[in-house]
Amino acid sequence: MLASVASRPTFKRLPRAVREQQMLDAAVRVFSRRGFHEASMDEIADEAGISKPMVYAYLGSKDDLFRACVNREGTRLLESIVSVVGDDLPADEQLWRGLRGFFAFVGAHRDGWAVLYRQAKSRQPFADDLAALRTRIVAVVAGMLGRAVQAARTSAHEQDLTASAYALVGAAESIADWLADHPEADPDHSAARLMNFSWLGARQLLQGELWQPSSA
Amino acid sequence: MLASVASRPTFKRLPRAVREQQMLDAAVRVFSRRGFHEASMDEIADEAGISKPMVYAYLGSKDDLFRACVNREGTRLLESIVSVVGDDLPADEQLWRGLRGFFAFVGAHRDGWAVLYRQAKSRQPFADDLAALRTRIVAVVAGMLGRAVQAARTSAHEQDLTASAYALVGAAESIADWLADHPEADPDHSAARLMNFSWLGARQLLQGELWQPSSA
Amino acid sequence: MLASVASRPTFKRLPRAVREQQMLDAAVRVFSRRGFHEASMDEIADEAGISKPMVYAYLGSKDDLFRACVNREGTRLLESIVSVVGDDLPADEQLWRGLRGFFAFVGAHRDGWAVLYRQAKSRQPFADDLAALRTRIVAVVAGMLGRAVQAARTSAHEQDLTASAYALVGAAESIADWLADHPEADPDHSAARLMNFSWLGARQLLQGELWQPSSA
Amino acid sequence: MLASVASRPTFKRLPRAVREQQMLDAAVRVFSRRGFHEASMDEIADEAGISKPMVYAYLGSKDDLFRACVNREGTRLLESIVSVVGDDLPADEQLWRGLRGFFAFVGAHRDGWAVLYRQAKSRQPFADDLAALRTRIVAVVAGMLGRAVQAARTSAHEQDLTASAYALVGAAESIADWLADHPEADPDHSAARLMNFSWLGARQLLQGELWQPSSA
DNA sequence: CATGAATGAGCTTTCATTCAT
DNA sequence: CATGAATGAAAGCTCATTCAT
Repeated sequence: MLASVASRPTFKRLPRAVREQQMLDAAVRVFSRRGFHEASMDEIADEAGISKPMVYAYLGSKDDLFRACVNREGTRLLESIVSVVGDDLPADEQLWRGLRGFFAFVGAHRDGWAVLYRQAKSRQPFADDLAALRTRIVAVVAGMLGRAVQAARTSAHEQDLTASAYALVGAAESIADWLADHPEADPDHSAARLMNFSWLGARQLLQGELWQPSSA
Repeated sequence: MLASVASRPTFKRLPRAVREQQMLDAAVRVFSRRGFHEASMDEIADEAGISKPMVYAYLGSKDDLFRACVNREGTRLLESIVSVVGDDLPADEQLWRGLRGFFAFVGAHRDGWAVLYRQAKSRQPFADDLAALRTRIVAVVAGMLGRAVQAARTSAHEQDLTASAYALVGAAESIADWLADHPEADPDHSAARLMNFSWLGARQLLQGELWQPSSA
Repeated sequence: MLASVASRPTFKRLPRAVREQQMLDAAVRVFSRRGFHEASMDEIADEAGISKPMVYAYLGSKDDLFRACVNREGTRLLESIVSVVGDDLPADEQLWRGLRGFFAFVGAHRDGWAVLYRQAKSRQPFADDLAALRTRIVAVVAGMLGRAVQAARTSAHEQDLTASAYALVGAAESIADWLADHPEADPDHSAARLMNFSWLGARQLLQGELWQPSSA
Repeated sequence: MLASVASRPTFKRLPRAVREQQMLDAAVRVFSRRGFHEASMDEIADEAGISKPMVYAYLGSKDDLFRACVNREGTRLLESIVSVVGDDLPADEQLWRGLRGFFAFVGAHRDGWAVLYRQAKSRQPFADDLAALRTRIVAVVAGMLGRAVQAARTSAHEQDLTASAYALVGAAESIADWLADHPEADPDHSAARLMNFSWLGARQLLQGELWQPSSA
C-alpha cells in the first residue's frame, strides 16, 4: 500500500498522447453527465486534473473536443459489433451475436453511449459524424440480412431490407438508451428480448413462439 | 379617434388563455429550430410578438416554459394515437392504426416532435416528464398486445410483452426521428415499413412474406 | 445647492439616447487613456456607471463601440473646421481660420483626438473610417488652395496641391498630437506657428519674415 | 555519421549576438504585421525559428522585446539621416538630403517604420523611448535651420525654429506613414514634394514657384 | 543550451431574469 | 396589463510567462 503511494507517478509533465486520452476520458464523462451545453470546459479540465489551456492546446475548441469524443466512442462501438459477427454464420446467429456485442458495449461504456446518442444526435454540427456512424452500422446489419435472403433464395425488396435494418437499429438504440440508465440491468437479457422481437415479429411472439440461441 | 381604437383589429388585450397558446406555439417553434439552450427567451418573445416579461408572467421560467411545451405536445401525441385505435379490433389492425396515427402526428407536427425527443430526451430536468409519457405509450401498446394474447389463448410472459412494446416504441421513435428531418417523406410509408418488420419479424421478411392492411 | 441635490435625478432608467451618449463619453475617455486593446469593456462600463450588458445591448461589440467613438469624434472635428472657414475669404485667412478651428477642437477634446489618431490609425478595421475622414479634410484644404491658385491666375500642378494639402494636414496632426499631451499649451499659439511655417515656408522664415493675421 | 553531424549546415548553436538579431528581425516583422497586442510571443518565436523560452531567455519580456525593436530601428533611422547631411552645405541642400535619407529609410524598412510609429506611438510604456528619438531628430533639424539663420545674419526666434522643425518632422512622419502603406511609391518623389512645400511655403507654391535641387 | 508541457489571469460576450415606469 | 431598462453570473477562449526535463 505504502509502496504504491510512494511509487505513484507525479502525474505531471506527461507526454501528449497520454494527456490527450485522459482529457478525452474526462470529457466523455462530463458530457455524459451534463450534456453538451451544460458541460463547461472548466469542469472538463478539472475532471481531467489539468488546466483549461491544455485542453484547448491539445484538443481545440469545445466543438472539436466533443467531436473527438464522438469519434472515439463511435469507433469503439463499431469495432465491438463487427469483431464478433462471423461472416459465414447463419443469419440469426449473426444477428444474435451483433446484438450481444452492441448491448455489451453499451453496458460497459454507458457514458460513451450517452455522449454518442443523447448529445450528438441533437446537435447539428455533430449530427453528421453520427449519421456516418449510424449508416455504417445500418449497412452492416443490412448486409447481414441480405446474405440471409440470398441463402434463402427469396427476393425481398432491398428497400424493405434497409427499412428493416433501420427499425432494428432504432429499436436497439432505444433499448440501449434505457439500458444506459439502469446500471443493474443485464445487457444479455436486453439482447435476447430484442432478438426475439425482431427475429420472430410480434405475431409469432403473440402465439407463444420463442427463439433460442443455437449454441445453448 | 375613439372609434378607431375600439374597432382596431390588432392582437392586443387578448384573453390570457389565447396568449398562452400563442406563446407556446412560438416556443415550440423556437425550441425546435434552435434546441433548448440555443433558444433565447428574447427570440421566443419576439416570435410570439410579445415582450419578455409577459412570457415570464404567464409561463414562468425557461424551464417551466419548456416543460409546458413538452406536456402540450406529448398530450397531443398520445391523443392522436389513442383516438384511432379501436379497442375491439384485431391486434394487427390496432397496431397498424396506432402506427399510422403516430407517424401522422410526427409528420404534421415536426416541430413538436423535435421538441419532445431531440431536446427533452437529452435534458435531465425534463427527461422525467418524457419518461412518463413514454411509459403511457408503452402501456397502450402492451395492453394492445396483451388483449391479442388473450384472444389467441396463448401464454406469453408479461415481461416479454413489455419488452416487445419497448422495442416497438423505440423503433417507431427512431424512424420518426428520421421522418422529422425529411419533409418530403410520406408518414404512411414509414408506418407500413415498420408494421411489416414488427409484425412479421426479420425471419418472415427474409422469407418474402409481407403483411397487408386488411382494409385495403 | 441642497435643491440641486434634492432634484438630482436618480440616474436610473434613463432613456436610451441619453445612456448611449454617456457610454460614448466614457468609452472615449477610456480608449484615450488606455488605448484600444488595453481598454477593457469592464472599465468602460464602470466609467459609464452602468453594467456591461447595457453597453453590448446599445452599442454592440467592442469594435462597434470603438467605431462609434471614432465616428462621433470625427464628425465633431470636421464640423469645427468647416464651420469657421468662410468660402469667399482670401486663402491665407481661410487657412488661418481652419487651423485655429482644428487646434481649438484638439485643445478642447484632447481625449477625442487621442482616440481618433493614436488608436484608430493603427487598427486595420478602423483605419478605413479614419481614412475617409482624413480624405475629407484633405479635400477641404486642397479646395481652399485650389481656389487661391485660380485667384492668383497661376498654374500649380494639381498633384502638387494635393501633396501640399497632405503635408499640411500631416504637420497639423503631428502638432495636434503634441498638443494633446500638453494641457498647458495654447492652441492658438500652435495654430500661429504652423500657419507661419506652412504659408511662408522655411526659406522665408529663415529670412526673418513673419505672417500676420489680417484682422489683427 | 559523425562527419555528417559535424558538417551539418543547420542554424543551430549560433552565437548569442546572431540569434538575438534573428529574433529582433522576426519580432519587427511580426509587430509590424500584427501590431503590438495582436502579436503573440508564439508567432514571434515561430517566425524566428526558435522556441519561446529562448526568446525570454535572450530578450526578456514582451515589453522588453518590443523596446529593443524600437531602439534598434530608431537608431538605424537616425543614422540614415545624420550620415547624409553634410554639416557645411547650404541649408536647402541639407534639408533636401535629410529628407531623402529619411524617406529612403522608410521605403527600405517599412516594417521597422511601422513598428516605430504605428505601434510605439500609441503605447504609453514605449512612447517615452519614441519621444526621445523624436526629440533627437527635431534637434538635428532645428540645428540645421539655426546654422542657416546665422549664415543669413537674420534673427528668427528660437521658438519659431523649433516649432518649424516640429512641423517639418510631423509632415515628414505623416507622409512616411502613407509611404509605408504604398510599396509602389517612390521615396524620392515624396521627399521632393515635401521639400517644395516646406522650403517655399504654400504662398510661393500657389504663385507657381518650384524649388530645384542645386545638384541636378 | 533548448524545449515541450503547463498554468493563472484576464477578456469579450451572452443570457435568464427582474425592476420601475 | 405591458414594457424598456438594467444586471449578476457564467462561459469559451487566449496569452504571456515559467518549469522540468
